[in-house]
Amino acid sequence: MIAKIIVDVPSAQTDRMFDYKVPEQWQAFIRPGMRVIVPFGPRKVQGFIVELTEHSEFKQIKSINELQDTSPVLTAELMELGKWLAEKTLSYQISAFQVMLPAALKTKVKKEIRLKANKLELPFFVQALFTEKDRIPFEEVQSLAKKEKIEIQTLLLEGKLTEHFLLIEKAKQKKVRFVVLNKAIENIAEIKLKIPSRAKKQHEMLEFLVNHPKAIQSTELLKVLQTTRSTLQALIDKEYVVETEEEVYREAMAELMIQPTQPLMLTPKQTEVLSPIVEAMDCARSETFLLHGVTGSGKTEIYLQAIAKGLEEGKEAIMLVPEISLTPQMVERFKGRFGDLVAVLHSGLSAGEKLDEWRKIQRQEVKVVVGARSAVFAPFQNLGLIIIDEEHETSYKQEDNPRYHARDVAIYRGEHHRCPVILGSATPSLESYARAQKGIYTLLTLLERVNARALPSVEVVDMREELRNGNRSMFSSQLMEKMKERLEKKEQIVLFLNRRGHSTFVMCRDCGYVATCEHCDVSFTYHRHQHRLKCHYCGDEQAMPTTCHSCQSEHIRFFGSGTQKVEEELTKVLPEAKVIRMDVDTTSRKGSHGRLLEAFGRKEADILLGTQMIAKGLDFPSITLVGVLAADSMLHIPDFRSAERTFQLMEQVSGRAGRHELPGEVYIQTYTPEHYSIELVQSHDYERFFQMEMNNRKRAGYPPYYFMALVNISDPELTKVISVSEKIAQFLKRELHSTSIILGPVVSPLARLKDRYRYQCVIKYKNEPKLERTLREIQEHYMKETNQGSLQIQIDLNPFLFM
DNA sequence: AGCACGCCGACT
DNA sequence: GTCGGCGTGCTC
Ligand SMILES: [Zn+2]
Ligand SMILES: [Zn+2]
Repeated sequence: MIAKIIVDVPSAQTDRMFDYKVPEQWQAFIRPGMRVIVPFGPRKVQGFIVELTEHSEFKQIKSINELQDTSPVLTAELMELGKWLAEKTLSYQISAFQVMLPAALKTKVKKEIRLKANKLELPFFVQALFTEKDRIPFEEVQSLAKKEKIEIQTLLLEGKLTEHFLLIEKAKQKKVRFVVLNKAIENIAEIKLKIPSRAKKQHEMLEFLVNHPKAIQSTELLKVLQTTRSTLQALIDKEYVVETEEEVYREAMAELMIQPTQPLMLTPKQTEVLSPIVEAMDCARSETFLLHGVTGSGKTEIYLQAIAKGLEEGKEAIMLVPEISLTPQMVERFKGRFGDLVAVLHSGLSAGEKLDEWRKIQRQEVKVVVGARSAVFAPFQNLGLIIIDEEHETSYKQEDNPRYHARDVAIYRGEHHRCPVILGSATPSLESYARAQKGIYTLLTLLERVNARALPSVEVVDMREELRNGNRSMFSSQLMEKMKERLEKKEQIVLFLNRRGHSTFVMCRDCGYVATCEHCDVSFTYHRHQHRLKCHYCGDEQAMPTTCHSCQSEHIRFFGSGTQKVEEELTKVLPEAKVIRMDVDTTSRKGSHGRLLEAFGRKEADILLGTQMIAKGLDFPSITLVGVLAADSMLHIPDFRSAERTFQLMEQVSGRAGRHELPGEVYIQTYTPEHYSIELVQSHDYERFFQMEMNNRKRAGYPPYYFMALVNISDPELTKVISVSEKIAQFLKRELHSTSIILGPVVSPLARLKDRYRYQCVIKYKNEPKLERTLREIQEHYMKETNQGSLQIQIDLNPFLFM
């Protein structure tokens, strides 16, 4: 019996099947979709069985070493999907398979050499290798001289040394670290003398550990002492304290007594929307619905009832939610209705926990999965419904290989399972809405909130006017007045600041010099806790400079997301207001995001001030005022979707106000009040926005009128990049249809990354049957150089990020 | 991606 | 001669 296998070697040359013999003992139950370990040249690798046959063209077939599964981890459907995914995204098959599975299922194989003979009989250099141990990692052999390597080879043949392969399971059990004082230490006072007195934190920590002799969790210790790992590390290095690792049993997310809920009565409007979905489910029709429902229109209840309908028929459902919206409250709504039948997949889980949830689906113990993008690959076998909530969110597109969009995968799976797909949004993406208008998707609308509560009133404030009236502060007089009013009434306020630069940078106030990474063309990000500069792209870091590199001035300082400055001004103008600030600074610690929100929910503050991150999920009854401080900051980003993003964001932020009994008001401050993406938020007029924006896209030749593809070429050698990208552009122009537009090559907006220069070509096309083939040809043509050389060619179909 | 093999310049 | 650096090619 022969197995055709895709091996875990992501390279163009190995992106095909390899044949292996199936040992007798496994022939009865081996199946396609199972994982195996196979010999591959001089090493061993993991692989997936894609086919079982009796014949092979190949002469010298090796045997499978290990069968890792008793039942396939990839169903026949998912294997087909994987093939399709690799084709559509121009990526390797192995990468497509891996992206569909939890990372914990991945196995890497390490080679080690063991000593099997009397050490003294062996050459000195071998004795040295095995000092105080009888096994060494193979890399140590690799770094030896050539002659010595050959000697090792002979010793292996003679059996004096043996090769062993270790299977490294990716992310096993979750581990927690504990620290205690080193037991060997008898005289603490003596030690304390050895630590320099300026190391205050280390003294504090020692003191604490002396007073608390019981082992304490490392993270706990750091939190209590308000310090960082470096303090602890220093003490560990000096061997004054000992750190141990312990496995903890993974407990399912603290099930805090979730109240079971019953289906709610639907409004006539909701019923009208639900019925075609149910009908499609009944007829097993793979129809895609675009549910355009304003915030508070009861979309979630429709999802819940549609899922319930499927469950009655013994069908399963996938519910996709953007990562940031995947809050405990969200999960609670699904667990409240479906109890134990729900699995949850989100990034907060450890690799092991994700595997646990995934196994529940595989073993058919659950019927519903709620999760972020990758949950679209849930291994259900009898899907009745796939829902993508907030379908306009860009996080549904994976930004590294394979660059897939969850929406495309959902529709593919919907067709396979003959089940409907619901795309839900208050502000649908232009692409989806256009498809709905063309009749490719079925449009369903819910333009009223349940209980007919009014949408919040939105006021656009012209900041130019404010400036003319002599108001140079960041709060307009209207917003100021409204804030005072709310403070008196003890109602809550949300202030939203979306700045263009997402992070804090360091600039000289005298000459304007900005600290930038020397490997990438980006400015450094200032990290407050460590008082250091870090590059977001390559991870390089350095100390915060005290003087300007360019003019030696001492007036060099960091410029934050701006929230800090707003906070300062708030305390000046509204000293009585309690403010909670949420930005990268205050939420970088794990869990702090949730804690701050909870505190605001308990009304421990009057004003919540934050960046993008507070646009979603805030649902507190006493928020009655929302202020957007600078609406146009996003508008001027050079991205053809910036107007769409602005409108979506403004709508989303508006939705935070007046979600309950108290009516809400929104004030949007802007320097371009006449721009339609801001003006139309006032009337919450999506339809009109859509028309305007479609006109612009048509005029400029952007999606949805054109499809786009991005080819990014990078290399440490600038001349190489330029010549290759020019050749590629020419090739594209020659091969593709005359109606397709090839832009570039131009230098990428992120011109240099990790010491590599980056150029790009953008392809705009309407109908291009040769596209995938042509792009494949480019990949193959440069295969040698991308494989062994330093050249990289990245291809992104329907890109969201043009970098 | 690894890993081995083999060619070639530099040095004992 | 021999050592080690690196370019080239293969993996069922
Ligand atoms: Zn960098
Ligand atoms: Zn300067």
